[in-house]
Amino acid sequence: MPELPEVEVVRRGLEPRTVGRRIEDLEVLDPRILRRQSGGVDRLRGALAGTRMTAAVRRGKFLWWRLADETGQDTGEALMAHLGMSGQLRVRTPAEATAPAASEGPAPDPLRHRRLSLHLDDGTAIDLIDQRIFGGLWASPLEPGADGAPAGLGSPDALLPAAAAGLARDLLDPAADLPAVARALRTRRAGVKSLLLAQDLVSGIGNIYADEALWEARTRFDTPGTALSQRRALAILRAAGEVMERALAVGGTSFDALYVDADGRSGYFARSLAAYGRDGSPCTRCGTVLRRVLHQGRSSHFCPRCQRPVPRSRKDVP
DNA sequence: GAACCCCTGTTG
DNA sequence: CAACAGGGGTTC
Repeated sequence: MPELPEVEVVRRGLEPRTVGRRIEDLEVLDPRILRRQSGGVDRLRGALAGTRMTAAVRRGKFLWWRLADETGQDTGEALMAHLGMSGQLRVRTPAEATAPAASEGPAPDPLRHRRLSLHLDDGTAIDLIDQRIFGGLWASPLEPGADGAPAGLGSPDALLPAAAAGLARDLLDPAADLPAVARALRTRRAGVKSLLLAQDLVSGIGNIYADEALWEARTRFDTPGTALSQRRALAILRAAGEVMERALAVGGTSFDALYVDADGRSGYFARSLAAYGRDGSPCTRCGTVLRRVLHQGRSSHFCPRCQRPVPRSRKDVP
């Protein structure tokens, strides 16, 4: 499940069902899901042996669990998870765990792409289901964060996994400094959409919400960061934060059964999208037919009237 | 900073 | 068949 609102929906679903639980076993059905784990399954098993989950944290699209040993001491490593393009983390109760596997009928088996499961001491399983295997699970050592603020939503302190060291704070993070992010955006020459998608300035924005934010702020995807005023850069960031908050409030954006929460439920935000996937339909603001173009290998949806290219004459310097 | 790769599946 | 899909890491 891709962008920040969808991942936060998953975190909130996992938190009450995993924090306080002990990890009894790691079941790996497809080792490719451990691509980011050095040492593979053996190393991960070692890191998880006898541990208890003490927090479920998210920064941007990265999730992690804090781990403590039998004595309650932090192990110094976090259990990282990323959902990639098609990943789901779902809780399976003991009743479901023993339920008949193949249900007849047209509905495809939701466990068809199960790659890995964590078996917890209360009998539940956390399944990592991932059709394309761009996601993964791995252990990462905790390091001190750059500032003293909590490392992410759900974090008890500033300790940050090394795997998330280069990851900026996201727009749902109270410690995010928007004016500073806006200033940083304006020092880069790349198109503003690429900058929103790069996770080192601000994290958690993906293709859907980048298009939505730029539509909202009436800015074209290929406007160079250096061509943005501070006011405009801030407006884009605020729009991105607001659209993601609205999506989160209704359970995130889902187009199909691939994007669901920890209980397998879909969100409702797709019906509220103004730009993404609406090419060929009229702009809800001005009625002009929205367009879709390929920008750096990904689709960009925009209104050719509301979102004009920056005038060539305007100075392109910081 | 952009191309290419990692994968599997659906759709035109 | 080719094009495309919400991610990001590595490579020129």
